[in-house]
Amino acid sequence: MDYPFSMIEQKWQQTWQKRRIANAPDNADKTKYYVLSMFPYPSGVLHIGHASNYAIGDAISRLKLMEGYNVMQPMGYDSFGMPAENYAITHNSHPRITTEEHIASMRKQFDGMGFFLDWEREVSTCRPDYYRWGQYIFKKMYEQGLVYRKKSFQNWCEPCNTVLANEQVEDGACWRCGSEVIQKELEQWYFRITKYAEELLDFSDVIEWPERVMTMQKHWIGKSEGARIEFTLEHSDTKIPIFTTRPDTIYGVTFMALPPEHPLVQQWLAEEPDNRELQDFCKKVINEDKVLRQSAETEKEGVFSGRYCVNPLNGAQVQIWITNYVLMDYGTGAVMAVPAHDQRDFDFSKKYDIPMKIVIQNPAGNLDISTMSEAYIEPGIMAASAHFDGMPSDAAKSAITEWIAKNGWGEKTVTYRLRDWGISRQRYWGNPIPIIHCPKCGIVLVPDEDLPVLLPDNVQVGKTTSNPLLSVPEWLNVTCPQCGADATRETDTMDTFVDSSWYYARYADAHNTALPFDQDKSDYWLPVDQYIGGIEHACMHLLYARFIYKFMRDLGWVKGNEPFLRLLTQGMVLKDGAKMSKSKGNTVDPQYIVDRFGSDTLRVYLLFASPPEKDVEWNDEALMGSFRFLNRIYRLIDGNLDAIKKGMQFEADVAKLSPEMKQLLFSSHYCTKKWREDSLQRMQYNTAIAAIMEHLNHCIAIKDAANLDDDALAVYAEACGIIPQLLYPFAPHIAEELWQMIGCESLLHESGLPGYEEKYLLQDTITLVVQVNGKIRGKLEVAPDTAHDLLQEEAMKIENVQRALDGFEVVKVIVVPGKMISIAAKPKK
RNA sequence: GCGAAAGUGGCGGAAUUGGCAGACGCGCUGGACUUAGGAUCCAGUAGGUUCACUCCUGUAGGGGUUCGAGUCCCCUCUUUCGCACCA
Repeated sequence: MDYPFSMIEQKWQQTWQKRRIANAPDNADKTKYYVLSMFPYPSGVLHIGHASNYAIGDAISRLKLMEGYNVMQPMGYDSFGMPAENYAITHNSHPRITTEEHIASMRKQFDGMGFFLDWEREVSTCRPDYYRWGQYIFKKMYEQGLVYRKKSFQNWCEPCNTVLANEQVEDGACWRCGSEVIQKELEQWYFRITKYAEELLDFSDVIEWPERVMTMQKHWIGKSEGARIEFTLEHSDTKIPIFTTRPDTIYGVTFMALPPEHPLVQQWLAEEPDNRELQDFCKKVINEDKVLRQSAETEKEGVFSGRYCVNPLNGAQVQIWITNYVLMDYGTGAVMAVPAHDQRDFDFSKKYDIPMKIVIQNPAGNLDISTMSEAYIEPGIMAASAHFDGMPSDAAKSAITEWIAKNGWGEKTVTYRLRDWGISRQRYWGNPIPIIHCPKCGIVLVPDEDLPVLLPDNVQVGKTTSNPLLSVPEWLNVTCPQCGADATRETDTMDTFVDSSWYYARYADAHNTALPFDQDKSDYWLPVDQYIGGIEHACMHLLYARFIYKFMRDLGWVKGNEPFLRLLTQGMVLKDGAKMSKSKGNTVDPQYIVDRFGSDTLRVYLLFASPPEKDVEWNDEALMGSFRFLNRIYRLIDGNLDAIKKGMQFEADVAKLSPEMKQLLFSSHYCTKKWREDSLQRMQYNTAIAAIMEHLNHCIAIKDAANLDDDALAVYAEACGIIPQLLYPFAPHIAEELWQMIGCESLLHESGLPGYEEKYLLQDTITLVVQVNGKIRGKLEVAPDTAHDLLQEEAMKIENVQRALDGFEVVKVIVVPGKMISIAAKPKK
């Protein structure tokens, strides 16, 4: 018979709810512990990845609960965004309706899992009581000078009259109508995240983040040091600033490379409408698929602009080329090209027959343009570089930069790969940007008392292809709050990453109607102690959230520098070695598993399969193993209730125990120790569960518990009695049930963490391994405190050791206390 | 191409600080039991060798350091992820 998991799980879910164990009070006497799992997009169904994420969060929460913390683990929904809008379009409905339906059905599935979640703090980003404060934060950022508008090129579909995300562009064509995607210059709203670039590189205030994630973020930010140098357009005062990390090569510049998007190029395009070569090239490059254009495989191309600029250091005339391999978004959007010492410039100048000039010699001194097949990018000795000749190129970097600064041609500078955060989306289902465009006053912020700018409901998504907000005149047309003139609302909505970059703070005070959150509450709850989510958010979400946290800190809203003190990036659940997805048809429905085997089985399976940060391979048969494990536990305790209850009244006299019962006593304490290390310190739940299984096997090995004497019974009762406590973080329902069955009246978390005593971990004898030249040749069973001399003597006596030493002479004997005796020997002469 | 991580039985994985490789689970093999179950219990399970004891081999491959290497160093291969002309 299977244990009655369904009855047990319902019973304890109701009890927990009644006892409000997951509803964390603000400002309790206890120390807080804030556990947060990334909130889901409400697709309508929990998938196995969610279950895995929340099983981990639940284990951590319940462990911290046992430890006595005031634990808060909230949950909510990341409910704005393109998927919800598209879902509504295909189902001919409204995203507000479908989203709320999805949330309701997900909530049911959440409840069936019995997760430790404080639902009284639920947030949903698409509800006005939440997005109102996103608008408020936008305004604060605007006031701090962290918001600006800038023209930039976006994927644009002309027939659909809409902007497309990179993922909506398939082979350069619109995913919906199939027509060619072009690049259109649009005014977009930006957050000045680059202002925090330097600080975002500093992780000294996080307690425990995966090294991997920090490395990825550092690379994403991409700090590089170099020089900003101004070249002058010939016969003009126009300066062309460039950024270079190789100022030591500046005497080797033979051309200047600009992208078609460069403002100067745009100006020339306007001045020379009849220059077909220039016009056609720029149009072609700008409209090229972004991904394709940025590929290293793409052939480097360019056209000569017919213009020259001047190298400030030597007055040399430099050709200006317009090319497809320079990025407008990085550095100053202009490159001084040094073909002899940069591979890309080398390739380009070979193709277009542009001169090269060697200004850094290799140590052999035999670099020659006529024989070079690739650029020389290593350091070397300066050559043909005026008074810097003969200097090592590394030293010349700073010498030349100083020379440039001294003469006012430029300066030492730092550039980041990180770009400002474009938050504009030309979509309906997002948080409206609280801006009004007035013909007289220009850009005007919506006053606080008019927040939130509500998304109008009378919109039919999918009926218009452009942003539906444009089709609601009663929403669009307003009077200017400053001058009363007729004005229009901003129709861009915010990137959903804005919503998710501060939600963790809203949970601290989810129902505040006067502020995003009250500072007393945020001071108590923030920062998040443990954050859990997928590695795919390593760069974007986690970086944005850190940025917004630092901004809120600067406003004095929150304390500390980091929103998430500990981060755990959990692995994916795979099936047949591949990511589960509907299109592959390899999904597993967690609800089905819960119905068949219970939430506890599913959790134990997910946690036992691998350490949390690694991927889990789904395996139906291994799932049965977890189910059997819980059944075995239930049978053990249910079948020996009388013995356990009786034994709990006794205290064991250790001296009177049989060797078998001594081992069981050892197992209880050893297992508890290992469980504490694995689950609390290492957060490696798979081995913590393995330790319970091992201990369970020892308990089951005692066959006739009813006939044990009182001392043995006491040991047996303890051994069985600790199992519910050990099980609680991983399979809480069955754990509570068993706890109650053995007569304990408290809820399990109130029992505290299970403890162990060192004295029971001492063994009479220990086993030492004896090695000869690294190979095991025998074992010694000795008292733990045996003297080293004696150990060596005993080891030498072992027959096998003798045999291995035959014809050898001992060079050295190493004793590793408690572990081994290693004999090093060499052949006799 | 650059960067990061990883590679251990038939499978998921363990080995925490350089110290008994394969804990625990799945699967498999043999046996017991029969309320015939998605059961339970017992024994076995890296490969080779041997009746057995033993011995040999073995953590992607090759080298190295060490009394001792899955773990540290160098080279190579493979896989996954991230980035993609970053001046």
